[in-house]
Amino acid sequence: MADSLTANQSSAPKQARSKQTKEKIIQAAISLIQQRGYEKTTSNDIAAAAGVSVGSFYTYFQDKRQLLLVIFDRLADEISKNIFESIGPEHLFDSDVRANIRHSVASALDDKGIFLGIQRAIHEMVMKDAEFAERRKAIMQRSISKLRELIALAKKANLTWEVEPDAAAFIVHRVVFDLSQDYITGFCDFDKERAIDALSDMIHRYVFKSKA
Amino acid sequence: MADSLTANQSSAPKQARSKQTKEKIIQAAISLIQQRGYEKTTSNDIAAAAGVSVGSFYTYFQDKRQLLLVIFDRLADEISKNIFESIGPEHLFDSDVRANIRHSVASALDDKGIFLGIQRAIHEMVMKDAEFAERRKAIMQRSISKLRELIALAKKANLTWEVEPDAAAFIVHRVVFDLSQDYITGFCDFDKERAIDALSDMIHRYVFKSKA
Amino acid sequence: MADSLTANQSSAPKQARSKQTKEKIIQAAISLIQQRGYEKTTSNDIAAAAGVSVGSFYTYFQDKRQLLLVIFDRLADEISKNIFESIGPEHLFDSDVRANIRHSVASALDDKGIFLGIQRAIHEMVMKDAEFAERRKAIMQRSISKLRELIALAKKANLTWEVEPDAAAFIVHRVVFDLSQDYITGFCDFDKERAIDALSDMIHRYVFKSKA
Amino acid sequence: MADSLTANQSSAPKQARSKQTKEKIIQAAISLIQQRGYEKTTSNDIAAAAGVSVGSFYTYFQDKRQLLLVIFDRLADEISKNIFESIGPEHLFDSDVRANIRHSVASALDDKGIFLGIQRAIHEMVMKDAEFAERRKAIMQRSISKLRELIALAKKANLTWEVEPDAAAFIVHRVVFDLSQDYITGFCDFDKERAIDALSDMIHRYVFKSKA
DNA sequence: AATGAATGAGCCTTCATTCAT
DNA sequence: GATGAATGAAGGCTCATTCAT
Repeated sequence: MADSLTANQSSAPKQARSKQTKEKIIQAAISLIQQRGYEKTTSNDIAAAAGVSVGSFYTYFQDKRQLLLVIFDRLADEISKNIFESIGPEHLFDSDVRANIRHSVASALDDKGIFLGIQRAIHEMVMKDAEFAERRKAIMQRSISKLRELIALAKKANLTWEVEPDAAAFIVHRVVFDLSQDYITGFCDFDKERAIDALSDMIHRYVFKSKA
Repeated sequence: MADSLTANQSSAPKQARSKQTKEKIIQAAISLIQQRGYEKTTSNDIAAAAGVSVGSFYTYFQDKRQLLLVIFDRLADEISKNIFESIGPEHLFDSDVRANIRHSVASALDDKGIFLGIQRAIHEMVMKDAEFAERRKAIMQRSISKLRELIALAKKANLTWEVEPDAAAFIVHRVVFDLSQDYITGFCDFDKERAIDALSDMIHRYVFKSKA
Repeated sequence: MADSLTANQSSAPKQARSKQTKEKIIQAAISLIQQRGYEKTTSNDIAAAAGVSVGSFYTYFQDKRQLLLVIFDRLADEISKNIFESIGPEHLFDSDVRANIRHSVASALDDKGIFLGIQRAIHEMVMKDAEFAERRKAIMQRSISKLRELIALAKKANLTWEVEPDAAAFIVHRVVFDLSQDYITGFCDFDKERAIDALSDMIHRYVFKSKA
Repeated sequence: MADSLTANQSSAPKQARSKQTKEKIIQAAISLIQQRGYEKTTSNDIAAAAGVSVGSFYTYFQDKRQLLLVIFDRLADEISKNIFESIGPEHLFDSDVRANIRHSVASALDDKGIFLGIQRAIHEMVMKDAEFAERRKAIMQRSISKLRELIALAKKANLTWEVEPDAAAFIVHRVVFDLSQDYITGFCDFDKERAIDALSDMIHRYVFKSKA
């Protein structure tokens, strides 16, 4: 999928070598943005780190912003995958739904450290660039849709309180996604395990009727 | 209010004229940052919009960043006040706690539109500037403390599920604060009223035992 | 004499208080220029250090440059005094002329450390400001005149080699003055005592016939 | 010569065009600094005079200071060469040592007019910039060493008074170098030929025993 | 005389982007 | 396709000096 997005670029390189060059630039950019942040990474730096000329940089990418957009796309799926990867319809009727929720929440909050710098940069861009915001919104919608289906399913099986699947999906998604962001951006230092527990409880109690 | 906050500044101007100039600059800055965002607003622009010289700008503010810090401080209390202004110990034993929660959540998500652009800018800075992050953290801590006391009180009165007040306060705070940010930054377009309802339910069910 | 020079200033203050203010400014300037150098000392700094307003500064001094000019004048005599204070006509026929020369040279190279920073600043200005250069030249001429008289006297008494008093006075003066500058500006780190000895020998052998 | 010195620079441009641009900048800088002095010559001026953009200026030179450092290096050898070019061990035993000294002194005081302004600027920088001072000191040390050898040689041949070669070399060097500076900076207007005569006599009588 | 707020020309520097080779 | 020298608009900031009070 990352590839399909990459393929949208201006002039789809027909040569393997081109692809390699483009990839080198992307990797160099990821690495530099990771370390220094987006604003402090110059196109010249990226080109140099990739071992190509600035000219080449602009052969492959319209501009710096567009490069970040490519990187964004590449990460997007990974992010949305991670958030709810471990909770599918098949788990809804498990004996311990809460454990599944917890697992899902945990994986959403974990392991993003690798791309922390990039995410921070994207977050930055989302703040001030409509197109970035747009894309993030689209990604979000997909996640929410998945969630809505799950909740609707659970509701049908009479496992839930009276909930509006639309609103519930929205809220649950936001809540998980935002807390994930909070930790990614280093905004929070509250013990993560306890936060995961609390958030899982919150979601669980919000959606699911207590067994009792 | 503007005055009391202004008065907190390091070099409190002794002359009324100074105060006016400083205020003009602050207002111009707020207005411009509001429209264009922080990065796209230059010190020269601000000075021009305020009808003063660049020199004056630098008489009153070390630099652009410091000005935003001042604006941040000015907004800080307002923000933290709004979030939980309508929920105090006295409301815990009301017949309808949920209504109180809803009211509180609603006021947190509402009425910030005036400073939407500024908050966006501050958010931007929080991302990359340690001092901004620190201040926001401090403000957050105060809010969380208030929440913790409330929850602890409710727990003592046996109104709650088994909750850890620390973690619960943290999560509830984040959840409300983040959703508020989501709306401020224009990230969400889900119907606000329904979101407020859903969030209130979530918090209510998470903390309070159902009457039944 | 310093006073007479000071009195040349634009509006000779008639009030004692004025004089004091002016003096405070001069002292503050000397102290600051001493520490930071001329360029890095701003008029505002000087006014602040003197405990007066910038406005007052400009009441007493046309501009920053003019203030340095005043300071220059004030130091000028001291400098030229020191250089040849200990060699007068009365010493020419001493048994040990060389000792007198040495003493004179030594006092020229010594004890200027106090105003090192100022001298450095003046030196700077002399480099790029015609008026400073002019004044220094005038001061120099006075010193050279004194020297010429001494040498002419010695020549008449048949104590010297065949010398042209004009040229000899010029060269001797330059040689002493320049080495003094070299030490003031920290340009040299050769042992001062030995340098003084060497310079004294040089001058002595140049002008005076050996006793033998 | 220009080339060999240019080649010493950190990032030796690989392209002929680069070299040309760099050279254009250097020449423009020399010309402007010559006319206006260092402080009054801005990077923009230099770029404009060189017919290149400011950007190019900063491609080739870290900053204005660094450019002057490059120019300094380029002049350094020339300066130290000129001062004592015409006095070598082979001349010590000439019938007329004084004539050799005079020739040497004369060449030290002459012919620098071309770079008068630059030297003034360098002098300026030496006053306030440690790195400039250091370089000048190093150049000086080399010259002094050469002189010391000469004097030591003459002493061994019993041609001199009782002199300490170290101190004598130091003093002689300073005396010539400083007077050269005096003329370069336009500080002196005493007839140069007579000054050269006087200085030569002084050095000659200081070091060498009279034949008689 | 004193004040100090206000001025604004001018400086240095960065960096995304272009284009001749 | 690749190169990298060249561009130049734009930004942040300083400080000597003025002038209304």
